[in-house]
Amino acid sequence: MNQIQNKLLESLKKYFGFNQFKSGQEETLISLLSGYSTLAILPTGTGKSLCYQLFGKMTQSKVLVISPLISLMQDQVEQIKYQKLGGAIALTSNLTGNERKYVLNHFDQFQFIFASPEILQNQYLFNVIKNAHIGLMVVDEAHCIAQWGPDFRPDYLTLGKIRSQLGFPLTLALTATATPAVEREIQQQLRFENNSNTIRYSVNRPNIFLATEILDNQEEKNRRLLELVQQLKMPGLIYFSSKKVANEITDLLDRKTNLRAAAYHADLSIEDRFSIQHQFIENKLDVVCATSAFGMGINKKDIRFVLHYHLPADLESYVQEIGRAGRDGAQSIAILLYCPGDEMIQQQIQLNTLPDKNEIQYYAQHPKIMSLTNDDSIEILNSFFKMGVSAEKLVHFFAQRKVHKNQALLKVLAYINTKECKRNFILNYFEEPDFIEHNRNCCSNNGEYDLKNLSLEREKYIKEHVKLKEYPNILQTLFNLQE
DNA sequence: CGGCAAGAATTTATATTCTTGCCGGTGCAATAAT
Repeated sequence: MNQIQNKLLESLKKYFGFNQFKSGQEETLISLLSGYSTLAILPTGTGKSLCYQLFGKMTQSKVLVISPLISLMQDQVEQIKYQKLGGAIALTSNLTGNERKYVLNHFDQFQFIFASPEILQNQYLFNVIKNAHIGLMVVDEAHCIAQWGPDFRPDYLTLGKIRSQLGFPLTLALTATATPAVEREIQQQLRFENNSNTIRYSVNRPNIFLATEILDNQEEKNRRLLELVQQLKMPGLIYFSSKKVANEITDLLDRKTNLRAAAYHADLSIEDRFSIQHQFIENKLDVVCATSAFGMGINKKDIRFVLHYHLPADLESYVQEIGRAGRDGAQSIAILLYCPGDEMIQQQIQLNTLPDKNEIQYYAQHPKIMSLTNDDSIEILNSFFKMGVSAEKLVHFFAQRKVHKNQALLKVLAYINTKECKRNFILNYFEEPDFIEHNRNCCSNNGEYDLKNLSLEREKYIKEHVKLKEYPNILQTLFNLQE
């Protein structure tokens, strides 16, 4: 064992220049090097990508990384090139036809291949990957399998088949948040062998104070929000389940405070999204009013608060979203603002995405009409029909999914209403034991909710005009990465 | 769904009640139109 550890440290030093591993990295590598497929549930900021990069270098094998976002792939490619680890390429729709042709014809030049589940459906491209020997298959942000597969990006449910077509390569699934139920779902979907390993670290983040507040109505909520952002230490993040409301509150903050705020959601152009992200990272913005579009791949260490103006869809999402605060370890705070009726938005979103029995049976008989509609749930339905799933099975599947999602939402309400320690409530949801050291910096139940105590000395901010198109050159570089 | 805001109706002039309309997230790939 010591020999392996020495070898690992040696390689870590050689390729990355580090003298020691962060928690979880070494265990993950040992598990992989011993030949076991591994699910690693490691907190954000522990350097999950180092695990597969180092494995690739030590074993000199080709690594296929399945990633949910093009921007994540591009960040990784950039980082690998910067570290001079080897050839890396993101196979995405951003490549021109010629670029794609070049890459596929010179496939042995690339050691690290990044791809979305969708692009792997392309038979020609997939064959090239299949014929190259994949030494390690990585599923980054593996919770997407459970979170997005069933009703948003169904190609996430083909990863098991893809793995089998690749001849069941050694596989590493990576995520920061997974309940034991999601853990099992990931293992099943990826068709993990019985001897696979799970390396699990706690989702607890002791430096994030957990608070919920119940307000009577929207007006009260706005009043309280303004009050809070005048006191809280910047920078911070406010989450919404509506793009429109995110815009409105951004306007409100512009009018009523001297904070530099911007909205971030899927209606923005890719340029504006990039620009806002980078201004936030460089502290040129104090607050981002975001929908769930904002988060993955954001590596900002000093976010001091994460506020929820609307309910998250489930506690997994909540933990992911508040987990963006306090990555530097400094005291931070998560506040969930609730007023009665807020759950309607989430419930309606559920109804919009999950087709009901009548819809399924109707469209099973009228496939032509289906291809003309633009409805979210119908689009999903269509892709399941294309996969050859029967209407009968789908009725059952979506009925179950609806129950499951509704229960998950009820858990969020229970979190708001609990009289117990909120940290323990979340830990219990993840089937972890209670956190013993409950102190006044823990949560808004039986701890004091004293904002002044949470290191909130405010700096003076000078309001500047926010330039959305400030980063065209960086953007240019980003999109011309592939040669 | 169900709460809320805007506008209309009622009534006879400043305010109340009724009706109507609106809302509601996440991305990939690939294609069509410039």
